[in-house]
Amino acid sequence: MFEIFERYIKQTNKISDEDLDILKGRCTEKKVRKGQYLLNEGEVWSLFCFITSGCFRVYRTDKEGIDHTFRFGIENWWVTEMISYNHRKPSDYNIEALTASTILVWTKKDWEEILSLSPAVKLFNDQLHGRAYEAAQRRIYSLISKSAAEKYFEFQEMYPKVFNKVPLHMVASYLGISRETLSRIRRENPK
Amino acid sequence: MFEIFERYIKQTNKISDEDLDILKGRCTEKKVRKGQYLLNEGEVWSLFCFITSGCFRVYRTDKEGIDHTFRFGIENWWVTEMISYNHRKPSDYNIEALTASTILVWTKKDWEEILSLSPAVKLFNDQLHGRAYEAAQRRIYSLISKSAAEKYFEFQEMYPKVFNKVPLHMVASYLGISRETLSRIRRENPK
DNA sequence: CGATTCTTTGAAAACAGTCAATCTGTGTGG
DNA sequence: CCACACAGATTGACTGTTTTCAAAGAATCG
Repeated sequence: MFEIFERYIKQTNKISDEDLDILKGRCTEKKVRKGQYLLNEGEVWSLFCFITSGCFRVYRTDKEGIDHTFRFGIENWWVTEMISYNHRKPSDYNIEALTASTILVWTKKDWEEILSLSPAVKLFNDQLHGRAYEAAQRRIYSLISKSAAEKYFEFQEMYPKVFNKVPLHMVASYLGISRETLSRIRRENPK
Repeated sequence: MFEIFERYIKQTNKISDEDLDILKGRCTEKKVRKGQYLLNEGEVWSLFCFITSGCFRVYRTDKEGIDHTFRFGIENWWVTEMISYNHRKPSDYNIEALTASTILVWTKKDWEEILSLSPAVKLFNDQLHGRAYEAAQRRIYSLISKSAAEKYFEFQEMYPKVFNKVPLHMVASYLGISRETLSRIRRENPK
């Protein structure tokens, strides 16, 4: 499975064979069954996980018991919860495998060690976080400026692979609308 | 004005006198009048700006001509637009001074040089971006899970200083609700 | 003071959420 | 293979929230 990661990282960054060895030497491969949780609310998240296959969702449950999807993850994405990771405090979020999946896992300790050993990986890591912030910025703009229907079509277009993998009621919760509203948007815009 | 920045950065990070000299030597102080723009839509943003006094807003105008406030900035905050900054491409955003303000300005070139010269500043910079991402994560959660009234009270409590400085219709546009709705929330919850 | 910006208000319309029920497809166990 | 359970998706009727539009009050600034 490491080859998938190798191909992924080489798409955007120059990484030496030594650096790849460092990365490979400290990660473990993990198979996750459908419905299994990588993180449960209340636990501290201290991993760096790269998805080589499958699908995850990061969500939070409010006081009324309603789920709100913070993000999805599919192959060639990372799945993390950075608030808990950064502050070593119990997370408000859950991370659930929506399908059987395989991931590469680095512990926080190992990952930080790698960052201190390899400037190239450190650069990659910085760019990764930069892109994550940019995605958050774009999503915030959509959430404050667009209607339910506009958000739906944007999501479908921006993340077609995710869209085709996850149940619609989770898309609704990602967009901040009810599943019924999403269903009606679909009815009024067939195909 | 540099003393304000010095006090700010020393609150959270150990910074040597040499590093402070590097920072000081490459920044310029700038006074901005009320209503003046640091960035206009279509321009490339290539600065790193620390606010020593005053108040800014970063917003975007949609096709219907409606403003959407991406964020505010007051003293001891940074004001940036990272998508344009990272990719050196024309920004979709505007940055406007809501009051007369003073800022410390580093060019992107200088800032990157500083980061390469000083590991301590690099660490500070990484932490800064980490906190920005965390704030974005929290905001996304509010936007997808909370009602207009809940978002309003949360904003008031979380950013009281900002709340007391900016017009209500900009708060509304930050929260993704209309100014009339915000006005009614206030009427129904006096004091 | 006059102009401008900001805030509030009322009435109507549009939009989205809730509740309860039904429909659909999938997979499991007998 | 069928019956059943279950999760997901849809529907209708209703309710509630939010927006829109138009207008009028406040507040602020030169």
